[in-house]
Amino acid sequence: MTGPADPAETPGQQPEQGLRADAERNRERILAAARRLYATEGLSVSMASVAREAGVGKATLSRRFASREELITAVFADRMDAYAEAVTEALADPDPWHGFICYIEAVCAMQAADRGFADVLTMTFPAAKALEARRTEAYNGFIEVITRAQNSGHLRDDFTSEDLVVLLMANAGVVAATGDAAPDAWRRLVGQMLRAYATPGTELPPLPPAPAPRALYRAMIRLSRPAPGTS
Amino acid sequence: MTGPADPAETPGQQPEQGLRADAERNRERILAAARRLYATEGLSVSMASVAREAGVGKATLSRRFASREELITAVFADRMDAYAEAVTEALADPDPWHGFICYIEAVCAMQAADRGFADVLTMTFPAAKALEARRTEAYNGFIEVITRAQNSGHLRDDFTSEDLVVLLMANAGVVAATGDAAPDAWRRLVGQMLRAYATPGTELPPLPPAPAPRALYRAMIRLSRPAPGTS
DNA sequence: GCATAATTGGGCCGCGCGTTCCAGTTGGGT
DNA sequence: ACCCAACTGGAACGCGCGGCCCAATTATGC
Repeated sequence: MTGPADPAETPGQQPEQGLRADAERNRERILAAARRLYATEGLSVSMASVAREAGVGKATLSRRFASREELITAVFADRMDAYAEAVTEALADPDPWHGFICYIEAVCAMQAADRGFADVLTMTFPAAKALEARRTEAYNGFIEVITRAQNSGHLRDDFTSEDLVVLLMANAGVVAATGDAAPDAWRRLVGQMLRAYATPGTELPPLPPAPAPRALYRAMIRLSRPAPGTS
Repeated sequence: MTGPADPAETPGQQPEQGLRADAERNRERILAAARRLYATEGLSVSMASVAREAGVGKATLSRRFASREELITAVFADRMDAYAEAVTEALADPDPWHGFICYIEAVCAMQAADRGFADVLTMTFPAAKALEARRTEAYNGFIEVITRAQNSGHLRDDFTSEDLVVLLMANAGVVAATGDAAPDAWRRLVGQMLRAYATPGTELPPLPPAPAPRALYRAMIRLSRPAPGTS
């Protein structure tokens, strides 16, 4: 932040200065592979799988990212940027209540689109300074979103910022449990939670339909892996 | 199933007829150990851990319970009994809406009390006939609870039985994420969901307080295990 | 008491994960 | 063009898990 053209200032993919060209290429391949796997399988993917998917040796992966946590924070850096930016969009909305709704839905949609990100949002990584900075940035902005919506009279006074965390955890649970068997089930949850947040008489978007029983049944057949969502 | 005093008729712990006394004793020790571990760690506990905790050899465990699924269904047989019985209690309540509320809270409390059971309720085990029978038994009863509550005018018409599954998945997510760091966070979620289920003007129990920020932060520090609830 | 059949748990195997080492390869400055 | 340092991936190691076999132990019927 001192130099005029500081490359670390760029959000998103910092090319990690002082890395040989081929090394940087492999780094990208690893990140792409991890992004792919995390999105579909969740954060429980093994390091070896990532290396295999990326087509690099396990040693290369270990050299570039010493711990799983390091890899995770690198992979989700840009998503956290989007996460932090969603709150400024909400604040820019002239209708505070509409901004609130859009924010909630946007964040939960991000969780639904990436199973790994769903978990990231309900964890904290004290070591990852940049990532945690984004989180508190979003958090502080969300406080403002809340008070604005409450002052507009549409958001209940008993809504607190902790409720967002609870919602994110709940939504992560739905996303993890339904997976691609019932990919829209989370919308139902969010729709109902918005109802609970709103003051009586407030206008709400239509409640999304409940997932089909057939889809739910398919979602409930996951004999192998125990949700780490769970453990 | 032919004899007049069929021991398999007893709900809960069937002593598994035709088993030597010491074998039966070990069986109980295994079940107790698994119950203990599943409740705190979730279903991702390894078979070896269960054997270790029970103080028996791995072979003994394998001989008694061929697969993890078999062990799980045996461990949670009695909980499923309680689960199925909760719905009859709800039906016995003279106030349909009160019965509905109590049922939801009771079931979610069961999830909170046992992390493994939280996962069991959002999975299905086609092979476990007795367990699945309980589930559909509870399910059918719940349909009745719903229509009664809807006819009383307090439960919204757009509430469907699928919403219970969504709630159970969401609650499992909260329970898994908060663990013992914020053991009452789930109450907040359930309280808000009940708000969303109720028709306008319906009386509701007071909304439980939001979890303390400090507690939530502690809950979010779980670097090691990725929620198998998840994968 | 004693014979016998059931039960036990330790040991062995293969597998996948994560870490570390090392000989070979490749990029980039001169 | 050349050389050195950076970088690579395979291999080796330790660990835990799950499945299986087998000699030793123990309960039970007579």
